[in-house]
This record gives sequence, structure tokens and C-alpha cells, in this order.
Amino acid sequence: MALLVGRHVNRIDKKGRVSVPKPFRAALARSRQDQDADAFNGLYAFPSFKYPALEACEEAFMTRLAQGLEDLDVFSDDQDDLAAVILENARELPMDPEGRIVLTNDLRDYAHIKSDVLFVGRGARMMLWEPKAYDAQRGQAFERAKARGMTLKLPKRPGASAGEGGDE
Amino acid sequence: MALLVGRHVNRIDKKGRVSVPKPFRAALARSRQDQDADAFNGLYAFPSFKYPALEACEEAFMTRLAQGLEDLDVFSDDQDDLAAVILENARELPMDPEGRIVLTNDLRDYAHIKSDVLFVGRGARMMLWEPKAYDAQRGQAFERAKARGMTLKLPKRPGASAGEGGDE
DNA sequence: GGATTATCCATTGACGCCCATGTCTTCCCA
DNA sequence: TGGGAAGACATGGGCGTCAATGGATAATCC
Repeated sequence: MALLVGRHVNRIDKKGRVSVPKPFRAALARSRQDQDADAFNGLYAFPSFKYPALEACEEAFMTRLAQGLEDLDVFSDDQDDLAAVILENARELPMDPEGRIVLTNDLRDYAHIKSDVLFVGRGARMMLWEPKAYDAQRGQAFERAKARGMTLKLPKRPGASAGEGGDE
Repeated sequence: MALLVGRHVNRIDKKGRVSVPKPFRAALARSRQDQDADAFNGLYAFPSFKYPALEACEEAFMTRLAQGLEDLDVFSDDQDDLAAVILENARELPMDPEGRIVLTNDLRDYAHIKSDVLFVGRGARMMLWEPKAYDAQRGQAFERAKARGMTLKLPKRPGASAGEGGDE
């Protein structure tokens, strides 16, 4: 699985191209080694239904979404609907030799992206934001987490033996 | 898992670099042997919610966080939100051949770090402090611990509403 | 054939790598 | 037991390389 972390801002040129940040490309490339050598080399992008932003991921992740449609044990009906909507609205964005993608107009419009794109690492996937729109949203999320005094409690993974607890 | 212990102060040079204490580097290197040979060589750092300080860890730790988000549960709960906020605010800090990292401006500002960095071992991860801020915080923690001395000795029972921050 | 898309090449600015210096501790031997 | 040498680690700076960006040319689709 790719490990996408942090934020990066890149500019869209007049041909509509924007570089995927190198750390993300590297993480995706590493992840792609474990998969089909002939997997699609690019990103899958679709509108986020929670935010005025885009979600993007590698092929493996989309595959899991598609499988969700076949496996109702894993997904609730609501989630099943969601997966369908996502797949319908998703776009394949091929990457050029320099690691750039071109956002389609519908995607750009949805996220109100004009000249700059903010890439936000979300672990297995990433989000693409109009920078100012993100600022408005993100500050809140950060303050919420802080206010709730949320502590770092790692998800328990079956089989994981790293006995690392929360803080203090 | 890395075992980080003790405190070390190092100076930031005018290029923004600061040496990760040798004992920490050694512990991380040992831990890294057990993982992917091509794992990211550096630290992941993100703001602490509880203190004006930074948390830093190795890739394995961040991967566990990301895996909490990886499942396709779109209706995220508090833990997922937290993981997301952490991942968004985290930064990859690559290590140069001399074992130095460069703190980004946002990270430095958050912890009010200027010229010196205090590295504090925290077991699996470490904290990065402005030295004076740590002293102030530590004094308070000591007083708090002293005041609570008795109750802290009580074993924590599941279901017991230990009005103590911690989990929630 | 015109427009749109993909590959190739050039520029530039940042940062990663290499080497030099400084400082502190430890070890060795008189 | 003290002085000096030597190693280890932190620190400082110069330079080459790479990533982001811009543009030109070649391929593809309608």
C-alpha cells in the first residue's frame, strides 16, 4: 500500500498539466512494484462527496472499490450506492513521463481549482484541493481534534505485534 | 520497533538543518533492518495535539496510522478523523548522509522552534521541543503528577469513568 | 485537416551530497 | 594521574543534481 503523507502545492500550466509531487510519485511507484507490472500508470480521480475537493488514488484502491460492488458482506447498501457513484464519476488520469497529470474540466470545476492544486496525503489515497478552500476547512479539523483532546491511539491490526499504546 | 530514550539538544544551522541524535539514528537504523529495505529513509513529523511540540516517528508507525484509514469506511469516526488530520499535517523529513533533517517552516512555527531543538525519546517515537517550552511544560507536568499522585496509582478499570483526559 | 493529446527537450531554483572543520569525550601511556 | 592523541559526532559551506515548470515537436483522434 502506498503511504501518502503531507501537503504539496503545484501549479497548473496553460496546457492544464500539473506535476504530481515527487514524494507521492515515489510512494505510488513503490506500491506499484507489489502489483501488476502492467497496472495503469496514472491516477484515478473522483469528486469527494464530503468536501469541495477531489480524491485520487492508484489502481489497486479503485479495484477494491469495484469489488465492494460485488461483495455486499463488506459494504452496506449505502456504501454500495456510494461506490457506484464514485466509479461513475471517476476519471483515469494518465501520467506523462515527467510525472504530470491533466485534470478534466468537470473535476476542476467541482473543486473550484484554477491555477494551483494542493495535494493532500491521506495514507492510501490523496485529496486535491483549491488551496484557499482547504485552508478554510482544515483549520477547523485540526482545532476540533485538539479541542477534543484526542489522543494517538493506533488502530489495532490483527496479527500486529507492535505493542505501542497511546500517549502517556 | 525502535526504542528511543533520553534527551538531546542540537542546533539548527542557517540552512535549517539539525542533526538527529546519534542514539536515535542508531535505534531507527536497527528497526529499519526488520522492514523493507527500500523503506523511506528519514522521519515523519507532525504537530502534537496536546503540546506545542512535534511528534516524529519512522515509516512503520505512519503505515499503521494509514491502515486505519485504508479500509473503505467512508463514514469515518473520530479515530479516522484523527488519523486523517495527522497524515495531512505530517511531513516527510529525509535524512542526509550526516543524519540531519530539515524542519519545514510550519512545523518549526508550531513548536516555536528557533535555533535549538530538544529531542525527547518516547519509546516508539520521539518529540521535538523548543528547549525552554519543554522546561516549562515539564515543570507543570511534575506538579500535576505530584498533585495526582494517589489517583494515578489506581489501576484502570474498563468502564470506569476515570475523568482523566486520555481516551474518549 | 484541424484540434487535442502525448513525448521530448530546455531552464532554473532548490536541496541533497560531499568534504572540511570544530568540539567533546575517551583512551592510552608516560 | 595528568597530558596528549585519536576517534566520534555535531556543524558549516560549496557544488552538482534533480524536480518543477515551460515550451516545442510528434502522434492520434474525430
